[in-house]
Amino acid sequence: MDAFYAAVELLDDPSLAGRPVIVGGTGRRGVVASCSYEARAYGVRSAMPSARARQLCPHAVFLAGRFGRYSEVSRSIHGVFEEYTPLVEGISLDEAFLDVTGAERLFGPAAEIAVSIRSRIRCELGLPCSVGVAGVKFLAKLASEAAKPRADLRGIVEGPGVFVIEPGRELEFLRPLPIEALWGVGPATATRLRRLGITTVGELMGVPEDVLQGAVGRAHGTHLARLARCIDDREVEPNRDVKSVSHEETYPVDVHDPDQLGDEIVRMADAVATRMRRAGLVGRTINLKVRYGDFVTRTRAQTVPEAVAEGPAIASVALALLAGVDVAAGVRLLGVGVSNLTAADVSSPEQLHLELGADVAAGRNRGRLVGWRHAAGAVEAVRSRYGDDAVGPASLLKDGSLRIKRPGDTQWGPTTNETPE
DNA sequence: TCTGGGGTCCTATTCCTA
DNA sequence: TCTGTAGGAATAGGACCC
Repeated sequence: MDAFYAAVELLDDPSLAGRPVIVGGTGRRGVVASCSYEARAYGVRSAMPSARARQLCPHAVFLAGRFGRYSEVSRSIHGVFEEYTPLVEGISLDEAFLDVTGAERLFGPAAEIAVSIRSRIRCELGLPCSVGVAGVKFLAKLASEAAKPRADLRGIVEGPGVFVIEPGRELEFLRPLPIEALWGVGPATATRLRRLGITTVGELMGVPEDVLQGAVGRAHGTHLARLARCIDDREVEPNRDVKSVSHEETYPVDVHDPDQLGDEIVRMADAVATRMRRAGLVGRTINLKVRYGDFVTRTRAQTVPEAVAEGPAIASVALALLAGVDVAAGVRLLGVGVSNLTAADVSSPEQLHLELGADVAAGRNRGRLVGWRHAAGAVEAVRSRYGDDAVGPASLLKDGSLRIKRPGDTQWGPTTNETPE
């Protein structure tokens, strides 16, 4: 999708048409999530600090973003995709790979399917999109980039909308591209490659694999050597397993109070647990992430004997991990996550019991403590009927209302410049 | 310029155990 | 029983993606 979040805002408010629109965190520490091509013409880009975007384009319309709405539109888009093929691999809300090899008999060649999908999304959903067609995944991604409009300080240039890389012409397409165009080449890898005198994919093609491995690591080197030669045998995977679930938040002002951080852990653990239960997942490794004011980031993890998906159990481990981290310098960002996931065993709901603190870590006292899974189920039932704010950990009760964290609440950084309390 | 949130994957190191 | 070692799991950090 082209400038997806901004395009959805424009769809819901046509008065924004033709104006620079910037969606993202509106506070001092926020970043740009998406912006219209009118804003890009001023040099605004996604992931840019909002403050910088404001300097570049002060007259832009700044919007905080509505994650739920974008998810809803995303589902409609996927609905269109799935009318062509069941082999749809979503990369994000606004991007997906489609394997249409089996659909060509019904709908015509891939290039025609691309035109058809683009036109249907435009007509039925009112949103602009660009489609890349190629024989392998990473090339299709690059083709879609080539299909998009471009905007820089000279103005906006429309893209072709659909860009096809014909079989046999792959290397010709790849050769002039900068190395940063390849998936997996970010600033760090690009710097290392440039030290070897490599700036384009064409130059990368001529470098032996072992030299690349020496420069960027074994797996990464092999991967890049293959991509440069257009070797990519990754399949389109429609149902990829989720590997981790996490919540993290940057505060408008660094937090120094350990008690406040403790409350935040409980709140995030509750949010993670809720999402895990709704996804039917349990996990064994609890992860804590702390970022200080100077951007130095510490992570701590602990693997417990039995998989959990209950807020109090996740919180107790995360609190123990937090106790081992020095927070005196002030915390800019705090995060709680669970990995090492497996599907919850619905056939034996009795297997899990709440085990607090050291007991969780050591796997002690199984069965002695209250069955929190039952409590979690009750919480879920109340929330589905009365909303997420209807029930939650007592420690999150402030001024008569609960501060429950929902996905997308602070998706792109704080929306204020004030402290959370 | 001053850097979000939710992820995945890779690498190096450490620790435990056979 | 002690010691050295190899391998695996856990842990920490970093790079990258949208």
